[in-house]
Amino acid sequence: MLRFTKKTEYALLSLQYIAYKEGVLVPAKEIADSLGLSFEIIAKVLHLLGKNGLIQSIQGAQGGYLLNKEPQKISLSDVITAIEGKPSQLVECVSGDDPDDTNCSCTVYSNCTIKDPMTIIQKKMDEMLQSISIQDFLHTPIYHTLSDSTVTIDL
Amino acid sequence: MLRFTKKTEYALLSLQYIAYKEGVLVPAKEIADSLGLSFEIIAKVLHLLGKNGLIQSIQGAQGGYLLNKEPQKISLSDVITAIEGKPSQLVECVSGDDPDDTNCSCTVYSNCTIKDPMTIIQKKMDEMLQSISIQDFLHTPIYHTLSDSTVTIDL
DNA sequence: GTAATATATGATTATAAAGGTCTTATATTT
DNA sequence: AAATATAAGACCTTTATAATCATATATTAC
Repeated sequence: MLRFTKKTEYALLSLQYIAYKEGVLVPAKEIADSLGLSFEIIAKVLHLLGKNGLIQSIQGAQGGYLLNKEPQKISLSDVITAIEGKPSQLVECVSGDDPDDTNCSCTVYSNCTIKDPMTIIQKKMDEMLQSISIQDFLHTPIYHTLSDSTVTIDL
Repeated sequence: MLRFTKKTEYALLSLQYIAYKEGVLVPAKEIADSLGLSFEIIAKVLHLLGKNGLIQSIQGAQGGYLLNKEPQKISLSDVITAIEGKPSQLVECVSGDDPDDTNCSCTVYSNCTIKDPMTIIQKKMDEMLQSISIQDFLHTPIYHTLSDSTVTIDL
């Protein structure tokens, strides 16, 4: 249906949150509470982001997460790949790592007639996803950290 | 997961097939057979394309379908909208017809912090989907109609 | 007018993906 | 040792997708 999964959405919200905290260790629970989501789901998302090098995780008391790269170096494409386990694929047979179709289980054609145009569309899509970064998620609204509490100020 | 549905894929294959036949009435059964898919699923897809004005349907014996516009005037965006019943929406709350969020059931924020960037991404996506047409699906491989049978010639 | 051909459409079922919870293990700090 | 926090897999529920089945309607050809 050409829609981001909730996990990807939560990943973007989490990365946005962590980015605003700039270098401060942010525990999963704080993010979950802030977003009104369950701790478990956010922990899982953060774990995936950590495993794929987008954020750094510090275990133990006073631990938490922080960005592992600058916001402008974390692309939407990186986030999707981290969360879904593989890059976006508009159709099954369009995958960069499988040029010979061996994974293509579509029985439609022995030689698929939409593969070539689909490959071009996929490429356009990839370029778009790579051109967007977490930096692009950092402007509205602005988070201000006041003493111990985080508030949101609408513009 | 950011993937086209099978129905959309079948719609593109069907439109491609019909476009190659240029003006000849093509019955659903012929397309289904050619693609190795069930008649029912192709009939349903064609019906949706017809209902949305992308193809014209002629009922009765010797009936069938033909394009209702030139291939370059049928965009990928049109096809998705016809098949899914609404335009592509990367996230639930990004919809052109609902600027005030009233349909947004996400409980994350009363004032969602990713809505604005998502709207921009959605717009980029829409532009891309609108820039691609059935014409872009018409070059490899080439169909040649020889006497009564349709054969595919690989390039 | 009726048989044949073809689309129109809703109901139903099966499978897969997504979304979320629960549980236990591991690491670190105080 | 207690508290805090991440790691990770098992499990369950819901939703979306995919496909089939069944029936109705329209048109043509004879």
